[in-house]
Amino acid sequence: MSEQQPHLYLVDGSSYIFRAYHRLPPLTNRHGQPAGAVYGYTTMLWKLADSLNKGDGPTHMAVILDASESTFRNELYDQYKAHRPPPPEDLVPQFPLIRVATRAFSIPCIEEAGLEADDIIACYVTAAKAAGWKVTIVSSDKDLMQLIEDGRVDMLDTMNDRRITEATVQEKFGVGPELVGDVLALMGDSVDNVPGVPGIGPKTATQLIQQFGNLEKVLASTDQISKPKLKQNLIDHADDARLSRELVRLVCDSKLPEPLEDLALKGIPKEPLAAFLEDQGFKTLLARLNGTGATGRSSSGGGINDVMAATAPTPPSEPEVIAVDRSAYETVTDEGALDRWIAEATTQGYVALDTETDCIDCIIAKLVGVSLALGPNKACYIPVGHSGGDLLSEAPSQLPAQLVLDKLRPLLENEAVLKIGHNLKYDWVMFDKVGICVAPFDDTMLMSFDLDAGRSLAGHGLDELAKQHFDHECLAFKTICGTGAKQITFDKVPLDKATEYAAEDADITLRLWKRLKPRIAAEAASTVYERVDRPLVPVIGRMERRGVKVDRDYLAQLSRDFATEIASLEERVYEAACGPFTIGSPQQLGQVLYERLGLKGGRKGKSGAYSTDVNELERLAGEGVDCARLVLDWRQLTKLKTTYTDALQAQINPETGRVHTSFSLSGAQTGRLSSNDPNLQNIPIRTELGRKIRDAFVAEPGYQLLSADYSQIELRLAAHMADVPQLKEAFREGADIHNRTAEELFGSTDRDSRNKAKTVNFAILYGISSWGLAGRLGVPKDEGQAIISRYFERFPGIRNYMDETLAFVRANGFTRTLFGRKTHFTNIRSPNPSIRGGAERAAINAPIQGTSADLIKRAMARMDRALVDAGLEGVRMLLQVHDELVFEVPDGREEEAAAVIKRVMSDAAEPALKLDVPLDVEVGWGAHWGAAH
DNA sequence: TAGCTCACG
DNA sequence: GACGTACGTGAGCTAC
Repeated sequence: MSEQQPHLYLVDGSSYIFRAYHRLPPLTNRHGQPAGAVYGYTTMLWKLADSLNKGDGPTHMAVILDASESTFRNELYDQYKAHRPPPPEDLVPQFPLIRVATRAFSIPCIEEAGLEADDIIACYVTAAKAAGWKVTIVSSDKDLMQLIEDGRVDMLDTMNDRRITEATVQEKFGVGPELVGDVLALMGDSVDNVPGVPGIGPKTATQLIQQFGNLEKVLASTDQISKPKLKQNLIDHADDARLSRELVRLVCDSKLPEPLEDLALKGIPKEPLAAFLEDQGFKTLLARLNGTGATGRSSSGGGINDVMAATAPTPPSEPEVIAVDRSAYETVTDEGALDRWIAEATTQGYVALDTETDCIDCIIAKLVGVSLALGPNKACYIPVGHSGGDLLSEAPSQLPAQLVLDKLRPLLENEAVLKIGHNLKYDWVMFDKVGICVAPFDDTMLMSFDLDAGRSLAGHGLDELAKQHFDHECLAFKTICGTGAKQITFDKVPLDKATEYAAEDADITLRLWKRLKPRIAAEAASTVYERVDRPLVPVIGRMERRGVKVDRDYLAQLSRDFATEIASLEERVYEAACGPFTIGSPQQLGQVLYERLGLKGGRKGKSGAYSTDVNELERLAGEGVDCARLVLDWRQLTKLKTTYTDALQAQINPETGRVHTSFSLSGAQTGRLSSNDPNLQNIPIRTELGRKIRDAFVAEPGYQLLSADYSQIELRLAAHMADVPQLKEAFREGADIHNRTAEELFGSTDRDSRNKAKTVNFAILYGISSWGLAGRLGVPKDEGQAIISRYFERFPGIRNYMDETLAFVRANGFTRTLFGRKTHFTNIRSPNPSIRGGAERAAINAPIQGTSADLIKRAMARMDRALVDAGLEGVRMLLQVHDELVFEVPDGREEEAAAVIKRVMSDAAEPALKLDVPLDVEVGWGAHWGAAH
């Protein structure tokens, strides 16, 4: 042979990573993400690719992956792989990295919808054999053993460097590769849920096939089987065995996704591999690539140690409790001490930090000091912006701010040092303002939120967590800075007091991290923490810094208009009420309506006061009570004026001319963001008058405001999660969902039916009750009950979803979203039916609302990269309103931006999840927010 | 500071 | 049989 025979290596990527995961320690990469399996995979791939043309090494190579959950096998048997447990939480984020790693080696990564990796491998084996090539399948999957053929096809188990040949198959199954499928069909497979025949395991299966020759002969020879139980099982489950035979049969005649020739291996090009290794922090491998590291076979062991050293070590699971000793903290005021702390932090590989400023609003705050912590009671405070306590005293001696920042920068940006903060978004913005990008980082507030959302009634503030986890009372800000009119800013605090306060925060943060970090993986919170919430910190930080432009003059004019109208309404209210009173006082209003005017039907709340909410006033107005109608109008206008047109003007930052809200990542139990100072998530839209306020939110000259919102996202998720075929179909067809519900419920889609159906649909999302629904629909409660019964009858999936969700939360105390986010419900077993009922309704809603929140967060985390990749770096994400994202887009780039934004939002579930419903996104733009809808 | 009311999804 | 609530937020106002 003048030319070498081609030798194709087919790597079964999916199966490899599972095994690597279980056999390697739980390493983390430079970003603090789990990466043990990726590391194992990388070294394996390297070793294979490196043996190009050596001995029995590859000339061609491809990695084969599973593309989709569902294949033709599910058509054949709907229970196929139905009971497979979800992969471990800290493995999930490693799946996408497999593709990245493979691409880094410039090796094709092949996957095909509807086919499992095993089938694609079988197709390539068939084609390669036909071309006269040799094939090695890199896997140890028993199903693939059917393909082995000595001299042409073998398998390689890289975990123990073992070649699998016909002899190995004979040893394992007692039959040749061509009969492996028959043996598998009899024994079944509990992992893939292939039924097989009950009572038959590997031993019996082999023995039967050996005795009778093949599966069909076994099934035809039951009369010769003496054991009565076995005989009966074979007769009863003959069809299961035949079904199983089809399930384990590999497809080998499908079209190749990539032609054989394209799989030629060309050695290992240095790029992009170097970039990948660098990114992951696989330093030994990187050194090896650069020809400076350990050679050859020692790389595996050395590499693992190296990964450990390059990243923060996993903290001990039971951190020792050491009493907080504030006198141990150090005030750093000279360069030598600062250098010492930075050097030690760099060596240690992790450091907790906290910034002190003169203002709670990080957008306008000035840096006053930075604290660092390296261990319990081992913490320091570096003042940089303290002034004297009053006009007469001088500023204390401290290092210049610029010097400290210059020295801190290498540490804060060092990819090998993990920065740990509590509510790190604040610190991230503070450093971003001076051009320092803090990374990598952990945020103990987010960790606490992702572990314990709903567990404690209050939030996830540091002081509170210190009390909860360490029974420690932090020095309160109040005792340092005072309160009310006498409150001073932190820069006025004497250094000794400031050190105690600031260093304690860093100290507690580090202690908290040591306690929470091990729980993240152990309690299956790593996917949400690492893939959803943590990546959002810089994304939100940038949005807050950008702010949104608000037209002050326009708002001022609106305020004046409203004021005139309010004054006129006031007069008319007094007239109708036979005398002046404080309209804004519900108490006085109640007395006026039900006592002075003697109106009937006053409903009293639990405090004994008359209810004067919008429902009551609407009712009275409907009965022709002018006063009620006037008060309603008055309320709407005063609300708009005080909460929006007046307050918003005061919120405009004089330097930027824009309004900078603060988004809270841990504010809402369900995983939603919340917005405050000011809240930009409740700007009016529902009434025409209110909508005018939206017009005050404008784009910078040369830009347009673009709004993209998910259409009916919660109902879509409910249709998917509760598996309601009619609703899923309606969404796939783009039909009007409320009409479709109306048809099912009332057999008609007239206006009234549609409105009722809409109310019912929302009632479902919020945890339905017949009383609540009846009240809201304004029908007798037995009719409400009838509608609900009808709903459950037409959509049985809904009832199952509710039953299952409630059973789960009662058993576990928490619910989970599709992405695994937990929300705890401490009241779910309350003996008080009202409290318990509330918890139940919230628990039914949480997975839906929470999954929607996860989805838009995933889209946000990917958005900037997608825009940059599309050459749209001028597009800026400004606001999030639960199912809507608002952007500022350069004039003329609207269409392009809309396409990218739409795609990122619609695909937000993938690749982690395949939804049964499309996620439609509606996009609009204009000079102001009001015109973008 | 609590409770009411109301703006949003 | 009685519940008298739709789920999740934040903010401004009045009255205590």
